[in-house]
Amino acid sequence: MSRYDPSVIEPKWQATWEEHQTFRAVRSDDKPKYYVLEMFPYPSGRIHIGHVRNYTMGDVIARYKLATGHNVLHPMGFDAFGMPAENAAMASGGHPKDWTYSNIDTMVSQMKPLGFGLDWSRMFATCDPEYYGQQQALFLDFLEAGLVYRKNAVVNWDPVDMTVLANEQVIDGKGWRSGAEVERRELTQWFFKISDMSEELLDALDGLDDWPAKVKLMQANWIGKSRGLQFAFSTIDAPEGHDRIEVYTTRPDTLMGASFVGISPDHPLAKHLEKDNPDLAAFNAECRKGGTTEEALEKAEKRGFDTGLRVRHPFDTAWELPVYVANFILMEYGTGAIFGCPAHDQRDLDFARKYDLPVVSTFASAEDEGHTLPEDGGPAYVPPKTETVVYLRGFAGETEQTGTEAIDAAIDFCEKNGVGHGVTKFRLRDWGLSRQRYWGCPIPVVHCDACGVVPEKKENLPIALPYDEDGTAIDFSVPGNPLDRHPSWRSCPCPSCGQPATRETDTMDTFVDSSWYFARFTAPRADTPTHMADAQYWMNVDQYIGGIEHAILHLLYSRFFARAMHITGHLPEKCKEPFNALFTQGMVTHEMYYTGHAVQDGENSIVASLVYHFPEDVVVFSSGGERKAVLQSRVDETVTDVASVEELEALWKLDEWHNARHVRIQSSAKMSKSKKNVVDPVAIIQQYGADTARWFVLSDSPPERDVEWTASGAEAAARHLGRVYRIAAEVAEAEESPTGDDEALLREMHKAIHDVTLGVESFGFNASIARLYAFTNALSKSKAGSDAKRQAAKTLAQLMSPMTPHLSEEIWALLGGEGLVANAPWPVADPAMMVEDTVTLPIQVNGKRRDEITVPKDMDKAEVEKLALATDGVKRALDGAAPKKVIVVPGRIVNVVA
RNA sequence: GCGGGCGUGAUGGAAUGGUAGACAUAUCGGACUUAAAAUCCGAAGGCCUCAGCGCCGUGUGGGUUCGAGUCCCACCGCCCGCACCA
Repeated sequence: MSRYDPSVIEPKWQATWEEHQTFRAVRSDDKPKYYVLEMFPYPSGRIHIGHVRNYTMGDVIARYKLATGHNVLHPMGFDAFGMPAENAAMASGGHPKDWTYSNIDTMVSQMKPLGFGLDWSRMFATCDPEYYGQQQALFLDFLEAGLVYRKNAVVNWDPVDMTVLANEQVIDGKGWRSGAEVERRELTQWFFKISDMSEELLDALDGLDDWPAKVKLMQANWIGKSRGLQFAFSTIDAPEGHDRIEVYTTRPDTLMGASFVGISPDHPLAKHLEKDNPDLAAFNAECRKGGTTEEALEKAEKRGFDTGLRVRHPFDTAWELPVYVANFILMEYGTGAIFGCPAHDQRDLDFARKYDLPVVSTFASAEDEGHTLPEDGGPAYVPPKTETVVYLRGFAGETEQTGTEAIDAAIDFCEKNGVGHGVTKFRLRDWGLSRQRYWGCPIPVVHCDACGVVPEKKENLPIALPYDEDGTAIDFSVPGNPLDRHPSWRSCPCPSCGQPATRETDTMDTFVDSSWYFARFTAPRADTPTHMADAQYWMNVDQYIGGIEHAILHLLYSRFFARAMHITGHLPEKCKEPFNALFTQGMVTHEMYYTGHAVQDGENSIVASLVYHFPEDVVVFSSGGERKAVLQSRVDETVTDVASVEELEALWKLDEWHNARHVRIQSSAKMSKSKKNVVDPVAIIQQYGADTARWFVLSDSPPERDVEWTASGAEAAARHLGRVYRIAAEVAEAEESPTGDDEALLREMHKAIHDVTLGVESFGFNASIARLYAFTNALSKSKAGSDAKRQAAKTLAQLMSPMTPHLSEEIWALLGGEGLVANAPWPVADPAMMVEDTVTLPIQVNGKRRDEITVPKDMDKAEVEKLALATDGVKRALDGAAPKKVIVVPGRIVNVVA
C-alpha cells in the first residue's frame, strides 16, 4: 500500500483542476451564482500564514458552493500601489514597477501550491494600466456627476520628504520616515463628496443583516451623527465682522447653565484678535504646535486665554459671558466655538475651576433631590440622556423629563423664539484623495493657463505613469514626487483648447484602488470600468472575508464607491450595498522564544539584551509538567546523543549556569518579523503539504478568533491526514465482505453530513473538523461490510474536500469515485437516518442526574414517566416520597420534581 | 470617559434552556519493536473516607425556571474599538 505523500499528490491534482478549468467562473442562467471574495493582498513579496488562513476560509466556502450546484466566482488580485514600493526604490534603487511585479510573481507562485479554487484568469493588479485607466474613467465620471471636487485643505506636510503625510504617519509631531517636524500647510486637494452620503451610509447599515454588529457599530461611530442646536451669541464691542459667535451644542437644555464661551485658536475671531495681542498670538501658536495625535491631545492640559471680550446670553441680554480661546476646541468640528456648561460637562468643569468661572446647575437627579452642584473636586453631573431628571433652570418642556425630551423641547423653543435652529451634524469628512507620490493612479486632469483645471479626454486614458519610455529613468534618489521632476511627462496639450498645458502630478490614495476591485472582477478585461450584464449577474459579493482592521475605511469607501458607481451608471441599483455578508477572521499567532544576553559595556556596566529566535531554531520539550526550550544549535553541538528528557534537562541547567542562554517562552502574539515568531507557509507546505496547513489553520479555533500556530498541532494535523489516507486505502483494497454492522456506520455518516454541512454554512469550520475527526474514528473502528465502508469513506472524502481538496481527490479516485470530487454533488443527510429508534434519556431529580433509561423514541409520555419513576436512582432520591411533578421532554430528558 | 465583546479542565475549544467538558493538543499507562519513531488500545474536571447508590464544579454574588455555561441584575477581571466631538 502506498503512503500518503502530499508532495506527489498535490501537484498532480492541481494540474488536473487546471486542465479541467474546474474553477473557471462562467456566466450561465441554469445555476444560481455565488460570489465569494477575500480581501486581496498587498504584494509585499511573500505570503504570510495569515493569508493562508484567510484564503482557505474563502476556498472552503467556494468549493462547498460549487459542490452544492452554484456558479462560483472566486477571484484573486493584488492591491499593488502604495508607499512600500516607492520606499524600496528609494532605499535600494530600482523601480517600484519592477519591484511590485516581481513580488506579485513570487506570491502567485507561493499561493498556487496551496490549491485554492481560484479563477486565475481574472487576476489583475491595481497597478496594471488596464485597471487604473478604468479607474481614471470612473474619476472623470464622478467629476462630471459632482462627486469629486477641489478645495484648499490643511495637510500634514513633511518638509524633508516633501510630501503630504496621513495622520497615521505623523508620530509625536514628526514625520515617520524623515523625523522632521511636520508642518501644517494649506494645499489644493481633490476630495470625494462622501459626506453628502453620511445619512444614507448610516441608515443603510441597518439593512446589512449579515455583517458583524461590531463593524456596523464602528462605521456608525465613524459617521458620527449628532442632533443639536446651532445659534449665535452677540458680542459686545467686538471687532468689525465679529458681532456674532456661532456655536453648536448637543445639550441646548443646559443653556441656562452657561458660564463662558470658548473658541478654537484657529477660529477667525481668535486669528483676528491675535493681530493686536502678542500674548494671545503666542498662546495660539503654542496651541497649534505640539502633537496632533490623540494621545498627545489626551494628555494635554486644558488651557484657556481670556480675550477680555464678552457676549450676551441669548435669553437675557443683561447676562454677560466671557470669551476664552481654549486649546481643546477644534475648528474642524461644529462651528469651532462652544458655550461651556461646567455643571454638566467634566471638561468644562475642569476649565471653570481653573479660571474661576461660575458653576450653575440646570437639572438635578430625580432621586436625591437638590444637591447637584459638583462639590469641590467632585465630578460634573452627567447622567445618560435617557434618564429622567428634575430641571432647576429649565426653559422648555416639563420640569421632570429625560435629557432627550428636554433637548427636543429646547430646540423647539429656540426655533420659535428666533434663537438658532436645530441641525444634524456628522463627524464624517470628505475623503481627500490627493497624494504627492509617484506609485499611484495619476489623477486625470490637466492644468491650463487659459482654461483652468480641465478633465482629460476619455480617449486619452490611461494616463500611464512614466517608466523610462523616453530614456529618462524615474529618479527616486531625492525626496519629493518624481512626477514633478520628470522632464517631459507633465507636458501635454490642453484637452479643451489644445494649447500647451501641464498634467496634475498628484496621484490617488490607494484606498481608491481597493474601493471598486470587487466590481472589476466581474468583468476584468472589459474596456469600460464594468460590464453591466456581468455586474448584474455576478454582483453582489455574497460572502466577503477579511480583517477587522478594514472595518472602517476600506468598507466605508467601498460602500460610497458602489453608490457613486450606480449614480454614474457603472453598477445596477442592487449593488449600492456591494457586500451581502461580511466575515472578519482572526489572526494566526505564535509564541515567542528569546534568550537573554549580558554584554560588557564599558568598564563597569553590563547591558542586558533580548535576542529572539525563530521557532525552527528552538527545541521545545516538557519536563516536570513545564514547557521548556533550548536552542536547536546547542542540541546539535553538545549533545548529539541526547536520549532522555533528563539529559536535555541537564543541558538546560548547564546553559543557565553559563550565561542564561536557555530559551524563555513568551505567550502567543501576532506574528511579527521583529519577534521572529513567524512560520513561513512555503516551508510548511514543503514539510507537511498544503492540505495539512489548510486543515490546521481551520481546526483549533473559531474562525473569528485568533488561532495559535503550534508545531505539535501542525504535526498532529499531518498525522491525522495520513491516517485518513491509510484508512481509505485499507477500505479501497479490502476484500468484498458481507454486510456487518452497516447501520451504525451509516447513521454516523448521515450525522456527520448534517453537522459538517451546518458548520461550513455557519463559519463553524472548527466544529466541522471536530465532527470529521469523530467520523474518521467511527469509520476506523467500524465492523460494517465493505460496501458500507466504501460509501462512508467516499462521503468522508467529500466532506473533507473543501478543507483538504488534494487528499480528498486522491481518496475519491482510490475508491473509484466518479469524476472529480470537486464536481461531485454535496452529500445530503437523510433525516430518517439521524433519528435513533431507541433513545437513552437521562433522568433528573430536581435537576440532578440520577439515572437513565433506554426507550423507543416514540414512547408516549405517560409510559416514559412510569419507567422513570421505577428506576433505582429515582427511588433512592425520592426515598419513598411521592413526586410533586414529572416533566418529560420527549427524546431529551426526564426531570422529577421532589 | 463612551461603546462593544469575552470569562468553561494543564491548553485550544464543544454544548437549539435539557446528561458540561464533544473534538484536538499536552500528559500518563499498555501493545507492537533490540530500541526509537510510526501505528494501535486505554486512562484522565476537582475533592473525599479514592470506583461510590458520595460531594463540588462553566470568574464572583444574587434572580427567573421543573431544569441555567446558556436568560436577567450587580460586581470583578481581561480584550477590542472610539474619544478634548461641543
